[in-house]
Amino acid sequence: MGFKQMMLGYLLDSPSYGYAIMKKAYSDFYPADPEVNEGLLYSTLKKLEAEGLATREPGDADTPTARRKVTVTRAGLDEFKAWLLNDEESAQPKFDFFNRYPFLERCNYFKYLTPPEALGSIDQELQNAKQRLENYRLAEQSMVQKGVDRFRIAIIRYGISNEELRIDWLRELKEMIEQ
Amino acid sequence: MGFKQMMLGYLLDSPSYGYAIMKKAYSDFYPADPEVNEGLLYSTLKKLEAEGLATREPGDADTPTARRKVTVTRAGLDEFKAWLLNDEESAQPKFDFFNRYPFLERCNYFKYLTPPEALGSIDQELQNAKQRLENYRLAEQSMVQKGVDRFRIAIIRYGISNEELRIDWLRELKEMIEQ
DNA sequence: CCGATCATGTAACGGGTTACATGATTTC
DNA sequence: GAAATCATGTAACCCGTTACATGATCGG
Repeated sequence: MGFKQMMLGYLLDSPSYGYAIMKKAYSDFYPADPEVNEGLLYSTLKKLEAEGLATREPGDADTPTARRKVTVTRAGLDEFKAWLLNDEESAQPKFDFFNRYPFLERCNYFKYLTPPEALGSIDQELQNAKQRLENYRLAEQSMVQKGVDRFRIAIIRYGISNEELRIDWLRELKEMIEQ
Repeated sequence: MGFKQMMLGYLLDSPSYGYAIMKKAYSDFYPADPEVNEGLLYSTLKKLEAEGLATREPGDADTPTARRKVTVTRAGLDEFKAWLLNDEESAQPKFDFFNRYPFLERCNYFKYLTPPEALGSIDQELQNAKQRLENYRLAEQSMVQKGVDRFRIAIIRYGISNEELRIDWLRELKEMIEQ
């Protein structure tokens, strides 16, 4: 999830303006420290505009610091939905428990999908998770055989528990939708 | 964990040369696709050398593609150990289950720490984890009260389970060392 | 009125990716 | 001997961070 997707997500919830999006994004996802990252903020807004994914109220030379409301276009919504339905990032096979869990970032906006679309995404992710679990179990076996350092064995076991947790959670998520 | 740390870690296991480190790094942590990222590889090696963290066999104009063995210096080991003992990244308070789990990246090299050092690191991480769990539980309560979208409630509940799993695992890790 | 925060913006930098070039070594 | 892979390197680019500048607005 790039900041671009995060921004589109917030703007779909309600049209807003740069500063407010950034404040909310940081308070939701990050510790309080930096709060507003202007460099990223305004370069991303420029890009969204250039790609036709969002429109901004025109700036005014007389009032250079006035709020400029940003609205997502139809093309912006289409691109966002394409991202929601795309599981490329989640499908990465190796040692994914070291890394962030990209499925959550998409799931956070599943309200923009129809129930069948959401169920489809969850099923894909379930398949990915089962595949990862299988890989980790094989990795653990070969690591134990090779006599790998005990900390590394402990880590792969964490990975296995983590993947089991994800699978349970994904199943509950399916039940939630089906009811 | 930057590529710098990853590289120091591999080189401490055994001195090697650029191409081999990269191959191993990608096969351990990433999917097979790119395999060798020359841009990052050689710029990082240059930097390690410039900072006095590693030395390389001199290059030879006659044999420009000969292997150049890289060895970590004492300063390199010191910097690596400082990174192992530093829990800044892990201490971030918010929605950390969206993100990768930096503690694992350090734990992967805990064999370079003494048992008391490792126990200290694990205890710090346990405190961090308990704090995060508390934060997530409060967040969940307020989200339920506010009537937030059910997918987001589900996500924060995943975060809670995930943190509980981490706490259990950290406790087992302590027991492993203590015996 | 003064300081803090709001709100816009620019510029320099850093880590990492992608793409390319070149020559050596291995494999068929 | 041709093709694939090994092994070194450079250059352009992208996303995100840090730092700074400017003016408006709001609370004490």
